[in-house]
Amino acid sequence: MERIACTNCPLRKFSLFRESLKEEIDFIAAFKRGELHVDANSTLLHEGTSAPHLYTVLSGWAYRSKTTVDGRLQILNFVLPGDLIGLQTAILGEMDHSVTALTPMRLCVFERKDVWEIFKLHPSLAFSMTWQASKEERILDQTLLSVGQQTGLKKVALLMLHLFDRAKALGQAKGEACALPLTQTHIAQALGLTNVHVSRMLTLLARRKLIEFRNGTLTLLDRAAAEALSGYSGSPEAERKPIL
Amino acid sequence: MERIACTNCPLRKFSLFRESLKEEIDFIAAFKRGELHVDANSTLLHEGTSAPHLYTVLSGWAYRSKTTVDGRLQILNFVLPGDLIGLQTAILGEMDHSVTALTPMRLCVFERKDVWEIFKLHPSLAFSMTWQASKEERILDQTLLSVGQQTGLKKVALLMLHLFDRAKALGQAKGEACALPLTQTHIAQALGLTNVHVSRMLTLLARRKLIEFRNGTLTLLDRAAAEALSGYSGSPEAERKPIL
DNA sequence: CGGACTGTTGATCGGTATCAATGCTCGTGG
DNA sequence: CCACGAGCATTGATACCGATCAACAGTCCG
Repeated sequence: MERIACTNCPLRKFSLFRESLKEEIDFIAAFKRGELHVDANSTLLHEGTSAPHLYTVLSGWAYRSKTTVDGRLQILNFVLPGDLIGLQTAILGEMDHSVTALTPMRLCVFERKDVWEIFKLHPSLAFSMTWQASKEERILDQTLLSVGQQTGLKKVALLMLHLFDRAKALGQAKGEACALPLTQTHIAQALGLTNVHVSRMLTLLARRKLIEFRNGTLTLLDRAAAEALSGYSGSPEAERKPIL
Repeated sequence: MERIACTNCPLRKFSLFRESLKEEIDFIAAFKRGELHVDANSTLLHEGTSAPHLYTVLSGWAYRSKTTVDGRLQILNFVLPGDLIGLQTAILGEMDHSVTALTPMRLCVFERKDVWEIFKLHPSLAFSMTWQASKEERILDQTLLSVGQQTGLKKVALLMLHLFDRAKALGQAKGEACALPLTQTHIAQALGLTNVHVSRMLTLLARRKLIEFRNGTLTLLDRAAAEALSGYSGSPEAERKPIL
């Protein structure tokens, strides 16, 4: 497959480098080291190692995860197109989580040591990176609230609504439905539940005609009711407003 | 109380601006808008509002929190001296969490609109800010792992070890003991448990001679055993290593 | 056809929540 | 100085959510 030129970056209309100036684009292009293609289920970055690269997701889904000493997996966050992977590592040194592909992915590759150059030479890009990091932290905050306080049914509903909105913001939804490349086990690992219980909660949500998730397709049957049940406050996927 | 000059910042020897050059210090001083003193239990920043300031904690403890629709409180993170408050807000616009003081606090006040200036004029400070944000995200990751996967006893032990290490890194520990300005209810709200259950777990930890927390004083009676029980992997409070 | 992975359903067990009562400390006002 | 109430911690009894264990069905793929 041929490499995509930054000038034609398919993400432009959605996210990170949204209203980039031509000058900025050239600058980014100069730092792009290549393109990485990985298969579904492969792990890009391993907990405990130190990677020399960071990536921007061009297409495909992934998740960040950590494992406990007794081997259980916690999914921290889902990674979608436009997201930046590896900033923590680039800045702090060592990975403390893994990143695993859920689907085949294409990623832009940058080098860790260039991060400093970016901060020095192109503050607006540095700002964009920090913006991304803040957005991710905000998602983590929401997740923690959900995992800490809610009952299983609410957690599942909340996650489904959240993922639907993220997919929709990327143009991946058709009406009230979208594709989620997840198994019920992934959902369980993200919420701190067992796959068994997730199964029960999903059938319950379907029986109540709120949310249906079958064969990799998520459908919001009654969004209003689902929001009411879960207490979801749809953060309408904040657009970047540079201070500038 | 008289205002502290940046040149004599008591935090220098610990954190954020660790090896700042004189030039940097002058730069920071130019941005310092004042000093804020707040009482214990007052809320600095309110969820849902938009604040024009960000703060660096000079002294005192606080916590970040969110509330569910049904009124339950989740503590996301504890805030200690050297931490930056309000970066998310400054960058994303609106607060989605509150910050509440646990003790009397002194804070350095900066203005939100100056953040962009910092990125433009002093990349190494911008980098420091992003470094802080990454560190915080890493703590959130750990918390999520703990809240999601562990049993109550482990969660409590984990949090106690974590807070002890953070306090120690700030020179607030004497031997194997340190002061924690928390109630058991705070611990419960941070871990997604009830105060009743936290009480039981703490007495259990004390009876097993692992960890004791009484009258605001935390003592590690048997650190090795506590680590083994909880699976704590002491991240030895990473020092900032600038890429530079 | 057979195995691997995923999802479903049932039975049982355990960890925490919930509800409730009591004790303790401390600050306040009579 | 004592009485009182507020906030915090402890302890017990009970209920329930979700984990665990287990069996089985559907799908995909070699």
